[in-house]
Amino acid sequence: MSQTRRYWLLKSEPGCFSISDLQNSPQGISSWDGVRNYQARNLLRDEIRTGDGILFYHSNIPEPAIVGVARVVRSGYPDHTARDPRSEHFDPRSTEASPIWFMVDVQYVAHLPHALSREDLRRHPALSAMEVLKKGSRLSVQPVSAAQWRDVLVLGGRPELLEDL
DNA sequence: GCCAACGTTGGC
DNA sequence: GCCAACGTTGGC
Repeated sequence: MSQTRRYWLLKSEPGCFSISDLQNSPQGISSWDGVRNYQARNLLRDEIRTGDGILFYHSNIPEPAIVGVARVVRSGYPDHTARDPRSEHFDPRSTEASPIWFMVDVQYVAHLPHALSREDLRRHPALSAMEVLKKGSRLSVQPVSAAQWRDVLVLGGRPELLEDL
Protein backbone atom coordinates (compact mmCIF):
# COMPACT_ATOMS: atom_id res chain seq x y z
CA MET A 1 0.00 0.00 0.00
CA SER A 2 1.47 3.30 -1.08
CA GLN A 3 2.26 5.75 1.67
CA THR A 4 0.92 8.72 -0.22
CA ARG A 5 -2.22 7.16 -1.60
CA ARG A 6 -5.29 8.34 0.15
CA TYR A 7 -8.91 7.28 0.27
CA TRP A 8 -12.15 9.16 -0.01
CA LEU A 9 -15.86 8.58 0.17
CA LEU A 10 -17.92 10.36 -2.47
CA LYS A 11 -21.66 10.74 -2.00
CA SER A 12 -24.13 10.82 -4.81
CA GLU A 13 -27.85 10.49 -5.08
CA PRO A 14 -28.26 7.59 -7.51
CA GLY A 15 -31.20 9.32 -9.17
CA CYS A 16 -28.77 12.05 -10.07
CA PHE A 17 -25.60 10.08 -10.76
CA SER A 18 -25.23 6.43 -9.78
CA ILE A 19 -22.29 4.06 -9.83
CA SER A 20 -23.86 2.45 -12.89
CA ASP A 21 -23.84 5.85 -14.58
CA LEU A 22 -20.12 5.99 -13.86
CA GLN A 23 -19.62 2.45 -15.13
CA ASN A 24 -21.46 3.34 -18.33
CA SER A 25 -19.46 6.50 -18.94
CA PRO A 26 -16.84 6.40 -21.72
CA GLN A 27 -13.96 4.29 -20.39
CA GLY A 28 -15.81 4.32 -17.07
CA ILE A 29 -14.52 7.84 -16.52
CA SER A 30 -16.52 10.88 -15.46
CA SER A 31 -15.80 14.24 -13.96
CA TRP A 32 -17.11 14.68 -10.42
CA ASP A 33 -18.69 18.05 -10.98
CA GLY A 34 -21.31 20.16 -9.30
CA VAL A 35 -19.86 20.21 -5.79
CA ARG A 36 -20.80 23.59 -4.30
CA ASN A 37 -19.52 23.41 -0.76
CA TYR A 38 -16.27 25.08 0.23
CA GLN A 39 -14.98 22.35 2.48
CA ALA A 40 -15.55 19.73 -0.19
CA ARG A 41 -14.12 22.10 -2.80
CA ASN A 42 -10.91 22.39 -0.81
CA LEU A 43 -10.52 18.62 -0.76
CA LEU A 44 -11.19 18.36 -4.50
CA ARG A 45 -8.78 21.18 -5.30
CA ASP A 46 -5.97 20.54 -2.85
CA GLU A 47 -5.99 17.04 -1.46
CA ILE A 48 -7.36 14.44 -3.84
CA ARG A 49 -4.72 13.08 -6.20
CA THR A 50 -4.49 10.75 -9.15
CA GLY A 51 -4.44 7.18 -7.94
CA ASP A 52 -6.43 7.81 -4.77
CA GLY A 53 -9.15 5.30 -3.95
CA ILE A 54 -12.83 6.21 -3.94
CA LEU A 55 -15.73 4.62 -2.09
CA PHE A 56 -18.94 5.34 -3.99
CA TYR A 57 -21.85 6.01 -1.63
CA HIS A 58 -25.48 6.22 -2.66
CA SER A 59 -27.29 8.77 -0.51
CA ASN A 60 -30.84 9.96 0.02
CA ILE A 61 -32.55 6.67 -0.80
CA PRO A 62 -34.40 4.14 1.37
CA GLU A 63 -31.24 2.13 1.99
CA PRO A 64 -28.16 4.34 1.63
CA ALA A 65 -24.98 2.28 1.11
CA ILE A 66 -21.42 2.09 -0.09
CA VAL A 67 -22.00 0.39 -3.40
CA GLY A 68 -18.66 0.34 -5.16
CA VAL A 69 -15.13 1.47 -5.77
CA ALA A 70 -13.51 3.94 -8.15
CA ARG A 71 -10.14 5.56 -8.58
CA VAL A 72 -9.07 9.12 -9.19
CA VAL A 73 -7.62 9.56 -12.68
CA ARG A 74 -7.27 13.34 -12.70
CA SER A 75 -6.66 15.63 -9.74
CA GLY A 76 -8.45 18.90 -9.13
CA TYR A 77 -9.20 21.30 -11.97
CA PRO A 78 -11.80 24.02 -12.47
CA ASP A 79 -15.41 22.85 -12.65
CA HIS A 80 -16.61 24.25 -15.95
CA THR A 81 -20.29 23.67 -15.10
CA ALA A 82 -19.96 26.72 -12.84
CA ARG A 83 -19.53 28.83 -15.97
CA ASP A 84 -22.38 27.29 -17.92
CA PRO A 85 -25.53 29.42 -17.54
CA ARG A 86 -27.66 26.42 -18.51
CA SER A 87 -26.21 24.25 -15.76
CA GLU A 88 -28.11 23.96 -12.52
CA HIS A 89 -24.74 24.42 -10.83
CA PHE A 90 -24.05 27.71 -12.61
CA ASP A 91 -22.27 30.26 -10.43
CA PRO A 92 -21.75 33.65 -12.08
CA ARG A 93 -19.07 34.56 -9.53
CA SER A 94 -16.75 31.91 -10.97
CA THR A 95 -14.57 33.01 -13.89
CA GLU A 96 -11.96 31.38 -16.05
CA ALA A 97 -9.27 33.56 -14.52
CA SER A 98 -10.31 32.84 -10.95
CA PRO A 99 -12.46 29.73 -10.72
CA ILE A 100 -14.27 29.09 -7.46
CA TRP A 101 -15.33 25.47 -7.89
CA PHE A 102 -13.22 22.43 -8.69
CA MET A 103 -13.72 18.84 -9.73
CA VAL A 104 -11.73 15.66 -10.24
CA ASP A 105 -12.11 12.82 -12.73
CA VAL A 106 -12.89 9.35 -11.41
CA GLN A 107 -12.91 5.95 -13.09
CA TYR A 108 -15.15 3.03 -12.27
CA VAL A 109 -13.37 0.04 -10.73
CA ALA A 110 -16.02 -2.30 -9.35
CA HIS A 111 -19.34 -2.74 -7.66
CA LEU A 112 -19.13 -4.28 -4.22
CA PRO A 113 -20.80 -7.71 -4.33
CA HIS A 114 -22.10 -6.88 -0.86
CA ALA A 115 -23.08 -3.23 -0.70
CA LEU A 116 -22.55 -1.95 2.82
CA SER A 117 -25.57 -0.30 4.38
CA ARG A 118 -25.33 2.11 7.28
CA GLU A 119 -26.36 -0.69 9.57
CA ASP A 120 -23.53 -2.85 8.17
CA LEU A 121 -21.05 -0.05 8.79
CA ARG A 122 -22.32 0.57 12.32
CA ARG A 123 -21.90 -3.06 13.21
CA HIS A 124 -18.13 -3.01 12.64
CA PRO A 125 -15.94 -1.25 15.15
CA ALA A 126 -13.54 0.38 12.69
CA LEU A 127 -16.28 1.41 10.31
CA SER A 128 -18.64 2.69 12.98
CA ALA A 129 -16.35 5.71 13.24
CA MET A 130 -16.78 6.67 9.61
CA GLU A 131 -17.68 10.28 8.99
CA VAL A 132 -20.67 9.31 6.87
CA LEU A 133 -22.39 7.79 9.91
CA LYS A 134 -22.13 10.89 12.03
CA LYS A 135 -25.33 12.74 12.74
CA GLY A 136 -25.66 15.79 10.55
CA SER A 137 -22.77 14.74 8.32
CA ARG A 138 -23.46 16.44 5.02
CA LEU A 139 -20.05 16.69 3.44
CA SER A 140 -20.19 15.03 0.02
CA VAL A 141 -16.43 14.40 -0.07
CA GLN A 142 -15.05 12.73 3.01
CA PRO A 143 -11.67 11.31 3.96
CA VAL A 144 -11.48 7.58 4.67
CA SER A 145 -8.66 5.97 6.64
CA ALA A 146 -6.54 3.18 5.19
CA ALA A 147 -7.99 0.81 7.78
CA GLN A 148 -11.54 1.76 6.86
CA TRP A 149 -10.74 1.35 3.18
CA ARG A 150 -9.37 -2.12 3.81
CA ASP A 151 -12.31 -3.21 5.91
CA VAL A 152 -14.86 -1.92 3.41
CA LEU A 153 -13.26 -3.85 0.56
CA VAL A 154 -13.01 -7.01 2.63
CA LEU A 155 -16.56 -6.82 4.00
CA GLY A 156 -17.87 -5.71 0.63
CA GLY A 157 -16.45 -8.82 -1.00
CA ARG A 158 -13.61 -7.42 -3.10
CA PRO A 159 -10.50 -7.99 -0.98
CA GLU A 160 -8.41 -8.61 -4.08
CA LEU A 161 -8.74 -4.94 -4.97
CA LEU A 162 -6.48 -4.12 -2.05
CA GLU A 163 -3.56 -5.16 -4.21
CA ASP A 164 -4.42 -2.64 -6.95
CA LEU A 165 -5.60 0.27 -4.91
C1' DG B 1 -43.16 13.68 4.36
C1' DC B 2 -40.77 15.05 8.58
C1' DC B 3 -37.31 17.40 10.65
C1' DA B 4 -32.55 17.94 12.69
C1' DA B 5 -28.27 19.58 11.35
C1' DC B 6 -25.69 22.34 8.68
C1' DG B 7 -24.04 26.17 5.48
C1' DT B 8 -25.02 30.59 3.53
C1' DT B 9 -26.96 35.11 3.32
C1' DG B 10 -27.66 39.63 4.64
C1' DG B 11 -29.34 43.25 7.91
C1' DC B 12 -27.54 45.61 11.52
C1' DG C 1 -18.53 40.51 13.31
C1' DC C 2 -22.91 38.85 15.10
C1' DC C 3 -26.73 36.15 14.44
C1' DA C 4 -31.50 35.29 12.80
C1' DA C 5 -33.63 33.70 8.79
C1' DC C 6 -33.52 30.85 5.18
C1' DG C 7 -32.41 26.97 1.97
C1' DT C 8 -30.46 22.41 1.54
C1' DT C 9 -29.09 17.81 2.82
C1' DG C 10 -30.19 13.39 3.88
C1' DG C 11 -31.53 9.77 7.34
C1' DC C 12 -35.52 7.98 8.89
